[in-house]
Amino acid sequence: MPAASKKIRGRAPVELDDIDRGLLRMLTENSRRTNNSLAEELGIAPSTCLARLNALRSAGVIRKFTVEVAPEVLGHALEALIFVRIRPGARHLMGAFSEEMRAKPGVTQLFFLGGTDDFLIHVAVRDSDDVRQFVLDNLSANPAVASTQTSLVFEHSQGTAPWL
Amino acid sequence: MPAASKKIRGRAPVELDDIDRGLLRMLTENSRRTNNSLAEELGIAPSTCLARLNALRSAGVIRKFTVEVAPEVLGHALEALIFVRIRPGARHLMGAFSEEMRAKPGVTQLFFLGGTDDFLIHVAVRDSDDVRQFVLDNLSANPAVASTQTSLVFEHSQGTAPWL
DNA sequence: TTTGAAATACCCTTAAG
DNA sequence: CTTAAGGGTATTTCAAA
Repeated sequence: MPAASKKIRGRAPVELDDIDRGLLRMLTENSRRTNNSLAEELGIAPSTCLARLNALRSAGVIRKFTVEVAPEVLGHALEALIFVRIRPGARHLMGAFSEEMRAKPGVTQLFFLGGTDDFLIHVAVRDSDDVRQFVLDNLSANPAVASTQTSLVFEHSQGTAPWL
Repeated sequence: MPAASKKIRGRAPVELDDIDRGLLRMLTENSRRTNNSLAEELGIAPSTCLARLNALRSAGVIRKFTVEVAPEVLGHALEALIFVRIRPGARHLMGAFSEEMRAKPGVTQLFFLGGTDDFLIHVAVRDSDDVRQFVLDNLSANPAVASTQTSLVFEHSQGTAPWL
């Protein structure tokens, strides 16, 4: 287990300066930019830039460099949110349920919610038939599930990161 | 407007082969890997690999290369989901409402939902006081909002991409 | 911490099979 | 799709400020 991924409960938040924020902003837009190009735009030396970048990585601020895929281009044109309520007598199965759902194809996000002990499943699938199929196969048939409520997503947008 | 970002409504989905999937899988884990390194692991020539990568970009499969930031390390330790119902008489304000919310600091995702004309706002903030503040300032005070319902997020995980 | 320079390593393009 | 090679660029290290 990398040190960076240890519990951070109660730990003082990492404070970013302008250079850190600039790095994150640029890498958020294009994580494949070269170190030299980043350094130039920031007005610092490439070696400094590299040091900053490595610092952000070891501090755990940067979890990973990744790629954003467009699901609709690959035929997953429909997103849906499925609210799931677990049966009161099946609360001990919630951990297993969570793991099970997370692995299902089409599931893009899974929220375990407080308050009324619910899950929210975010799926990206081909069409409404797929949603129905997903609910029937994975939820309605599951004895731990008390009820579900599905909403189609008309629009889904990312917010602007608050730390930039 | 790039050709790749045009409407794809009804367009035949892009079909991926093993090499494409391999590329996406590796880049999802680390988008800063060099082309040569990707090519080697895939067992193809670097030039071929680069061509594949560019093809995925122009096809719009790859939206962008980006970075995954850990909000909790920066002090945004609490996530919440806020369900918003818009007043029946204020449906014409939904577009504006959407834009307004998306720009608020702390908002990481915004879903515009069908069915019962609702929004779901996903926020990452410091603590529960911030959630309360967010709801009071941006939602309760908004005349277009009929009601809100907030759930704290105990766990939030990304699913495995179905196209890999 | 940051820098500059130097050495190494690597990448991109092109052309040809 | 591949190989091969050229010119060019990026990365990394390290001593010094």
